[in-house]
Formats: sequence, C-alpha cells, structure tokens
Amino acid sequence: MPELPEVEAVVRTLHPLVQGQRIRCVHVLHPIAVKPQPLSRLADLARNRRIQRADRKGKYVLLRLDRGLVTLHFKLDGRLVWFSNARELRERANAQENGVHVDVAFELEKGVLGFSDRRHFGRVYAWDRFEDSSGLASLGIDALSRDFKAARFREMLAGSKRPLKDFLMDQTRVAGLGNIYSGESLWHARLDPRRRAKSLEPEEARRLHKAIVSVLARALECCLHPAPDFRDSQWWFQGLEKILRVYGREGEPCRRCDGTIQRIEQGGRSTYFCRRCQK
DNA sequence: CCTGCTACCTGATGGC
DNA sequence: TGCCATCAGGTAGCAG
Repeated sequence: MPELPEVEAVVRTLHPLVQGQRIRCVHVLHPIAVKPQPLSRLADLARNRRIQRADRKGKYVLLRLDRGLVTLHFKLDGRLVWFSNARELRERANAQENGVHVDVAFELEKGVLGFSDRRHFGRVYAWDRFEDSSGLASLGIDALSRDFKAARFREMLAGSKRPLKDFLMDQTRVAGLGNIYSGESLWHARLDPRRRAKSLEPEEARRLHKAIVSVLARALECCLHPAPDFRDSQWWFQGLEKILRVYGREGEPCRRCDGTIQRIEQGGRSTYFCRRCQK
C-alpha cells in the first residue's frame, strides 16, 4: 500500500477500530516481518499495552501505546486485515481454504488486527520512543501537514542539485510522495523530472508546491470513497486510474498537449512524463 | 555531509 | 503450455 494518501485513508479507517483497546496478545506468524528486531521484541513491548491512537507520519502507520509505539510500513504491497476474533484468525490465517496471508497479528479486546505482505518487504517494529526509529526520526515535512508551505519548499529546492523526481521521492525532505504522485505532481506543474531542484524559478517552485498539494488531496478523496475495508480480502483502492494523468501511460497521448508520454529511468524507478509540455 | 547503487521478496504479465 | 525476462505504488545500508 503505497503512498501517503493511501496510508492516510487506512489510518483514518483504522483509528476508530483500535483506539482505546488493549493488546491482549501478539502473534508473529512470519518472523521476517519483524526483522532485524529480535523475534520477541514486538510482543514484549506491545502485550497488555493500550492503543491510545493510530496515526501516520509519512508512509508509516503508528500505533501509539500507553508506553512505547509500534510502527508499520507497507512498502510496496503490505496491507491490513481484520478478523472478528482469535478463532477466526486461527482458522483463516495462512490457511489453504478461505485463507488470508498474515505476517503479524494483534489480538485486541475486540477484534484482531493483522499485517499482511506476501512479498515480505513490509515491516512491523516496536519502539520505546519515537526517536529510536531512524526511519521515522529522519522524515522531513509531511506533505499533507500544514507545515508544508510554499516558501519553505522553495528553500529546500534551492538547496539541492538532484533531479526533481529524486528530490520529491526523498522522504527526508518532503515525506509522503512516492513514484506515482511525484510523477503526477511534476506533470501538473509542467516541469521536466530531470531538472535540477535548485534550477527552479520561484514561480515554478510555487507551481510544484501547489501541484503536490492538489494531487494528494484528490488522491486522498479517491482513497476514501469507498473507504478501506480490512475485512474484505478483495478490497483495494478503486478508481485511482481515473485521476492519474501520466503514470503508466508510456506511448499514449499527453492529456494536455499533442505530445506522447515517455518512460525513462531515474534512480532505478520508472518516470513517466511528456517531453513536449514539461520543461 | 551527499549521492548512487544494490539488496530485500513474491507474483503478475508478456514474449517466444 | 512452459520458461524466461521484466516489472511492480519503498527504503535501508553501503561505498565512494
């Protein structure tokens, strides 16, 4: 489950399900999901703790406990699943029939929250304090937060010679954009992804800031309708295609000019853009 | 400090 | 059909 809007939608759905609940038991069904932390670390920290709230920073989901916190990162394919009770978890988790892949499960007073990632890139970690997680502690300004302001963004751009696409993907500067929405934002701002960040004129920087904010807002709306449903194993975000202007459209016509969408590689990832109108 | 590259995994898809 | 190559919405860790 990829970028910031998807994670935000998940957290908004998750929060009312778990707030105030005590974690009765933690099951690590696929130990790779907690590596490299010691196997017992998660259960030791989380068992019998109460979840004060579920929230989000960048693409991380946080379960803030009455002591310590749990972080979940979905990487490319991770997701949440929900079971009514421990019995349903036992019967269905990683079962042949009617089975659901589950890596880690938190048995709550009411319901069971599961973390699932067949690809095993995703991770679930336990921390005493927020700052102990280097990934979390190094995150930059959250792209959906009020602190993400045009003036500040312009200063950050001015301090980097990296290509715009790489700059936007860097979570230590602006947290939340990934491969899809960084490319979409650059298309909306009519900027060439290969341009050096510091080469932007003030007006271009403002345009990019505005594009990021509006792309994320539209994507979040889309992710909330319909809202995530952790009970439905088929559930996934619907209708994202209709808001995407360039992603995955190599060889197809640009939606703004007579150009054709190209695919290039940047930092080992695919970038889609229109050479004709993105300058 | 900054940057670029690779590894980490599994599954879907398309060409032959 | 089978086999192989390529691709996938992310980040940590490492070398230079």
